[in-house]
Order: sequence, then C-alpha cells, then structure tokens
Amino acid sequence: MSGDTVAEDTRSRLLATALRLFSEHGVGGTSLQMIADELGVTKAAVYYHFRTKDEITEAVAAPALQELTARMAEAERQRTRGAQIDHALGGFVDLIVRYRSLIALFNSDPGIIRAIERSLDGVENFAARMRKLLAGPDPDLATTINVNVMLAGLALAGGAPEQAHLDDETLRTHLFDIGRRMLGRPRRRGPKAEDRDS
Amino acid sequence: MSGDTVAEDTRSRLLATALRLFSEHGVGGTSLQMIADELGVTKAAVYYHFRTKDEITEAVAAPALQELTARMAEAERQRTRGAQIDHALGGFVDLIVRYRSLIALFNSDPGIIRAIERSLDGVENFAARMRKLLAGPDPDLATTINVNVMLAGLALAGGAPEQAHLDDETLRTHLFDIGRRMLGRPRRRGPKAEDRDS
DNA sequence: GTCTATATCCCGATAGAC
DNA sequence: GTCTATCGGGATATAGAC
Repeated sequence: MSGDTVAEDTRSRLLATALRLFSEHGVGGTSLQMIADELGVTKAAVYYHFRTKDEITEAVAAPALQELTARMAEAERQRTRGAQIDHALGGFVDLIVRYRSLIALFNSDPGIIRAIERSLDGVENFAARMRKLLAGPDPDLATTINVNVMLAGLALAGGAPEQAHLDDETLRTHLFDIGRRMLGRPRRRGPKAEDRDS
Repeated sequence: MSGDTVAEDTRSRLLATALRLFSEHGVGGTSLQMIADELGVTKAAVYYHFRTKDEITEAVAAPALQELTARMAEAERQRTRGAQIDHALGGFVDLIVRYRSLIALFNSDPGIIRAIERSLDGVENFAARMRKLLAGPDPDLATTINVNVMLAGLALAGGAPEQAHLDDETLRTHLFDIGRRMLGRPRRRGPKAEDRDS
C-alpha cells in the first residue's frame, strides 16, 4: 500500500497544483484547462482523476474539515462545560490559524462552500455542532447571535489579508482571547502580562 | 430630466430583475440570458445597457456602498470619539440589517467582491476607514484584530441564514450590543429591559 | 438611441480511440 | 491513463435593422 505510484502521484500532484492555482486566482478563476496545462496534460486527463471540478475543490478542503470534526468530537467528550468550551474554541482557533490560507481562499470564493455542503453532510452540521458546544444546550437569542458573530468573525478575520503578516502563535493568542471575551470568559492563562487590555 | 423614458426605464427594470434573479439563483447561477428572457429582450440588449456582467453586479451593490460612505463621513464629522464610534457602529449595523439579503447574496457567491473591488476604489478603503473610526488613530495589535473580528463577524452573521427569521429591529439591537461589548463600551440606551442578558 | 441577429471564444463535461 | 473530438451553454463582441 506504499503507493499506486503513477496514479497516486498524478492525483496528489493534481491536488497540489489545484491548491496553488486556487490560491492565486480563486476557485472560480481557475479553469480545468489551467490545471491541465500546468500539469502538462489535457482537460480530459484531469477528468479521469476527478469526475467534476467540485470534487477537486472538496478534496482540497477535506483535510481541514476532517480535523475540525476530530476536534469537535474531542471537545464533546469533555465532561465540564468549561472544558468543552476551551477545547472547542481552542481547536477552532487553531485550525483557523493553521489553515488560514485555505480560509482566505474560501472567503474569496464562497461558492465553494455550497459545493462542499452538497457532498459532505454539510457545513451546516459543523456550524450547528460548534454552536451547541459554545452556546450550550439551550441558549437564548442573545447568546446564539453572539456565538454566530464570534464564529464568523474569528474565521473571516483569521483568514483576512490584514492578519496575513502575523505569525501563527500571535494570531492564535489574540483570536483565542477575543473568543473568550465574547463568551464572557476572560482569559485564564497569562502568557506574560497579567493585565493586557489597557 | 424626469426620464429618458425608454432607456432609463429599461435600465432600472433590468436592475430590479437582476437583483431578483441574483437572490433566487445567486450571481453565478444567473446568466445574462435569463435576465434577457425575463425582460423579453435579447442578451445583446442587456449588453447595450451594461458592458459586462460585473457592471450589473456593481450597479446592484452600489446603493448600499454609497450609503455606507455617507454614514462614515457623518461619523467622521463627530467631534468626540464616543460619538464617532456610536455613529460608525450604529450606521454599520443599520446597513447590515437593511441590506442583509444583499450581504447573503454576496456571501453565497464568488468573485463578486473582487469585481466590486476592481471598480470602486476597493472595499479595502471602506474597511480601513471603518477601522480607523472604531479603533482610533493609533491602535495596538489587540485592538486592531478585535475590530477586524467585530466588523467581519457582524457583517457575516447579520447576513447569515440563521438570523434571517429575525425582524430588523431585533437583529439591529443585538448586533449593536455585541459591537459595543466588543469595543469595551457596554450599552447605554435601554430599549425596554435594564438587565437583559440573564 | 435602442435593440436583434449572429459570431467568437472559453468553460465544464462526455464519448470513444489509443 | 491519457488523448482527440465534440457538446451545450456561458460571457462577450460586432454589424446592422429600426
């Protein structure tokens, strides 16, 4: 199982190329022709490995979504609500930071999300699950909206070009703090300062 | 100047039709042919009024962006920082709520934002101007990221389908409160309850 | 000045030869 | 596994009727 060498290699090369082109031109701005040209094959060859363009998009996004699922499952296994929130928020922020170029890509091309929704059981499920973890089992309206704003804001701002220059650790710390504050749980671990927001 | 009757009317009818079709099928899912058919003309006729599809998209989005500009100018004219923040945040939230179907449309569809960026001086300018209004002239990193998360979160969550069922006034109030809390300025006006978040 | 007819080119996708 | 050929449909253009 070490490698269906040729096919496996072409497939992964194709995905790597697609990711690069997607990042440069957006998904909508990247044609199968461009991918094929880059690989030195024809469009039809690309279609041998993936049945549709959406399938390529999904495959590009899959690793991040799988990790998010794993993190949420881990959070759900925590016994106290505090630990659940910390795990969910921490895992979410961590993924945002690590996959921020992917998020930027998705933001610049939101049509992708629909493609993913269609194939996976839906991003809807991710969002609903995350909301339940962070807002608790029976949240009031204010709490629900607050969590929605938080999730959207952290994800979008994390992938935004304004924050692109920040190193992972800095961005992670700030986003996590913002998340905790929005959830009414001021930070507990003090990296260095004990009173930062002057 | 009351009306270049035919042309002017066709143009505005075209925009109204485009907005409706965009909302139903998304921008990418709406072809010029569909717009033309709906109007009872040919594609080329549409092409006479607008040179590209992007131009139609821009024209659809223009009113919201113009209003935002006006609101920001109004905010900048305020003399105290507190008044500036209230005006900017209030205006921003108000526009989000009133144009939320437009926001949802833009989010659900790729490329549009880039199209708008290309034509107008860029959404970048809007964001930068708003950041300056809300974060002040010389913000530290934590403040900057906080404002970015807030702007992104309010806008995205405001247009999200999860909040679609809320009436304007309810959504406006909640978003405004969230914004004020994120800026470290707990609410001041009590619409009816004096202690709402139980 | 307003629109129709028509053409071009690229896209995603499919069929079938090698 | 990759190719050539081809399809239907989309955006974009131009020529010219009225």
